[in-house]
Amino acid sequence: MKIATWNVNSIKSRLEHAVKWCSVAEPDVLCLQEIKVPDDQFPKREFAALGYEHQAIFGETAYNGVATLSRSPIENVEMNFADDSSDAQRRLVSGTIAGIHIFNAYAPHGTKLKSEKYQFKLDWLGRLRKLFDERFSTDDDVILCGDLNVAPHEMDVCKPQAWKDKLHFSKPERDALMDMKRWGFVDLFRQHNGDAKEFSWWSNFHNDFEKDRGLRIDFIWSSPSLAEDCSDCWIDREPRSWEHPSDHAPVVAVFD
DNA sequence: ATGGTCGCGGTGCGA
Repeated sequence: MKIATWNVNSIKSRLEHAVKWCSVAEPDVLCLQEIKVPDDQFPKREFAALGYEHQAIFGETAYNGVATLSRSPIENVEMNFADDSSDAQRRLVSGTIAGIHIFNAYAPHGTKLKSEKYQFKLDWLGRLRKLFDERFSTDDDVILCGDLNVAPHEMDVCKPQAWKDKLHFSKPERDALMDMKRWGFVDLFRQHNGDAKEFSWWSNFHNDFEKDRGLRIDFIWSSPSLAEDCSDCWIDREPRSWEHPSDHAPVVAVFD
């Protein structure tokens, strides 16, 4: 099984890129974030035509939104947290594909350190950790992927000194992210790429991609036994170089 | 320290 995660920054603006990329990369499961459309405006037919007949779409107008697209059936689909209200920002969709519990997450951005939205981000990451504690054992086959909006380590940041205490790399954010990882997740990119300094996001400002000034904030994490079956994981920078790209690149993992 | 670019929707807000 090949799984990919990609923050597309509006599926309407990125449909051409998504179709082009999927046709070549051919993931079996595609987890999208920031689709920025309500469910009825998601391009369902276009993805079905590519073989993704099973779709768990959880979108809203203009902001946020996630979608998991799959070649094989998605069972037990759930949206957001159980205690979220129906008008909560749509950031999480999960489901079981081939017996694997796959969580597709778009963590809050946080806007500004110590703001209300920053605290919301920290709380959201804490709630996600709690969900795994309550619902799963590390013997289960679990994947958490998506845009978690935090770079965990110095090697995940272009200029760690410059990013110190900045949004996406502040200590409380990193603590929240690492606390979630300590549930038992394996960072599959790290499993296969050592200390490689590769990024998954580059700001639209000042040609950051051309200068490779980015962060690694998009991940595919899995439970330990599943990680043993993962033969490779990489970041595909190519679509980030296309015209009018998303600010994020897709991350891909392959399981035997 | 500042300011820079997108996407959405039709104005500023969010990232």
